[in-house]
Amino acid sequence: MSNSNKIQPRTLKGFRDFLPDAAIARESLMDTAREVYRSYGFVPIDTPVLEYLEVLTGKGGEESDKQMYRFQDGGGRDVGMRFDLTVPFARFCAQHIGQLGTPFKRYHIAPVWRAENTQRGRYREFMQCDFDTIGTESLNSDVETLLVIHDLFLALGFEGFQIRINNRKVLSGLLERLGLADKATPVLRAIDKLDKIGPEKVAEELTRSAGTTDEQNERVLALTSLQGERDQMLDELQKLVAGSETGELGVQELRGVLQMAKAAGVPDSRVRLDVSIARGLDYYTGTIFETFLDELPSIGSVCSGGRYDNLAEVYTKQRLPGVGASLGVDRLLAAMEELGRVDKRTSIADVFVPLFAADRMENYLGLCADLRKAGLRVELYPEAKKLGAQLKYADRRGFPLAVVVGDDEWEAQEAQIKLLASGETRKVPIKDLATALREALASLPA
RNA sequence: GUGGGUAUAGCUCAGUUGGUUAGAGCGCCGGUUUGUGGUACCGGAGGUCGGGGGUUCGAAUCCCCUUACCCACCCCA
Repeated sequence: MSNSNKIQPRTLKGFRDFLPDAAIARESLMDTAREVYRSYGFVPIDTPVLEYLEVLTGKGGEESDKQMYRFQDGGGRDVGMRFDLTVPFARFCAQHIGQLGTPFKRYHIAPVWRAENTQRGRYREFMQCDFDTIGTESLNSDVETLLVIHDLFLALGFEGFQIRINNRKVLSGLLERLGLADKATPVLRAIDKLDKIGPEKVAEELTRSAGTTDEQNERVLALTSLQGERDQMLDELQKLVAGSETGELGVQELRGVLQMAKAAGVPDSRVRLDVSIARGLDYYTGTIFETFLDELPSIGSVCSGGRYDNLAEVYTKQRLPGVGASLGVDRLLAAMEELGRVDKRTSIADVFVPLFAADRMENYLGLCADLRKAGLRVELYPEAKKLGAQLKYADRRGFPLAVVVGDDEWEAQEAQIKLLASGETRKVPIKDLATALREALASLPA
C-alpha cells in the first residue's frame, strides 16, 4: 500500500492522546486525589458513560444541554454522554440511596464530555475528580469540603493557591430584597464576570440581560465589590442583606465555615471571602468554592463546587441536600505543564536492571522476581546490548536506580547499586539487595 | 456557535520581492576498540512544507476551501 492510501492518523478536536510522560503525570495526580478523598472516608463509585438523554438534559442549565454529546443508539434510544459527574450522581442517588443510607460520601474519578470550543486547559474530553457528601445539611460538611480541597492542593505540592468562598444565600437574599429573585441566573452570571470586566461593564450587562435599574445595579455592586478584612466584610454584608432571612442565614453560614476552617488550621491566606464568585451552574444554593493557583490565575478555577439543596429532585421525592467539589484534572495538568511542574519521567519503575551477562538470563529473571516480591518496581532490559547503551536508556527514562550485576558480581553474589542522578555506586550482597534498594529510594530527593 | 491568529523534521523555529537537490538547534539512531549513562567529537536516519483545489513556465511563499491548534466572546474543570 502506498503512503497516499493510508488513513491519516489523527484525533478529534478537543480529544487527546496521552504519551507516557503525560499519562504518568495524570495518573499520579489522580492517585493523590484518591488518597486524599479516602483519608476523609469518601468511597469510590462509578456510573455509565451513556445515560438516557432525559436523565441528563435540563439539569445544568441551557448551556450544558447545548454542549452535550447526544445520539440515538442502535435500538433507537435517545442517549447522551455525561457532561459532568454531578448529574449522573443525582440519578445514582435517586436510584440507590435507600441501600446506601445517609449521609453518603463518595468520590468519582472519570472522564466527561462537552462539545464546546477548545482553549488552553479546555478540552472536549476531560477528567474530573468529584467528591460529594450527600444527605446532610450540616455546615460541618461544607467545612470538610473546604478542608479536602486544601489538603488536596498541599498533597499535589502546591503552596500558593487560594480557595475563594462565597454563599449563594447572600446573593439570593440581596436579590430578594431588590425584587430580582426571578432574575437570579442572569444576575449571577453577570456578577461572576466582575473580576474580569469590571463594575461598569457588569452594570451594563445587568441592565441588558436582567433589565435592572441603576439603583439595583448599585446595590448589587456594593455587595459584590466588598473587599478588605474578613470580619469587616462580614459585618458589611450583614448590613446589606439585613431584613432578608435568606441573606442573613447566608452570612451566618459564611461566618461559620470560615471560623471552623481557621480552627482546623487552614491559613487565612489560602481562603478568601469573595462575594463576586457566583458559579454559573444553577443547582448551587449555599456555600460555593473556586480554587485558583497563585502562579497562574488566568487558567481559571481548577477545583470548584458548592452546596445544593436538593440534588435529585427531578428523579425522586426524597430530598437530598449535599455539598461537594470537582477537581479539574486536565486543566490543572495544563497549568502544571505551563509552570514546568510536570515530571518528565517516562518510566514508572524504580529499578533498572541491565541484561549484562547475556548467558545468565535465568539469574536475572530470578533476581527481578525476588525484587518484585519485595515490593519494588523493576524493569529488566530485554537485550544484551552494550552496558553503556542500556544505561543510557535508563537515564533517558528517568530511572532513579540501576542494579548492575555482571559475571564478576554473580560469582561473588554481589550487586552494584547505581544512583543514576549522581553516578555514585555501591556494592551490596545480593541477599540484602531489596533492603538496600528501598533505603536508597527512600533517601532520594522527592 | 461568532470573530482574529497560526500550521515547515519527533520538539522549538529559520526560509529573503514565488525561482534549481527546503535549513538550524535540540531530540533520536550509530560510532569514538571489547564491564558503566547524562558532557565532548564524528557520522546517520527523518519533511510530497497540515490536507484538498486554484493562479503561474515555476508555489513552503499568492488565492479559495477544509482540518487542527492558540487568543477573545460565550461558558466552564
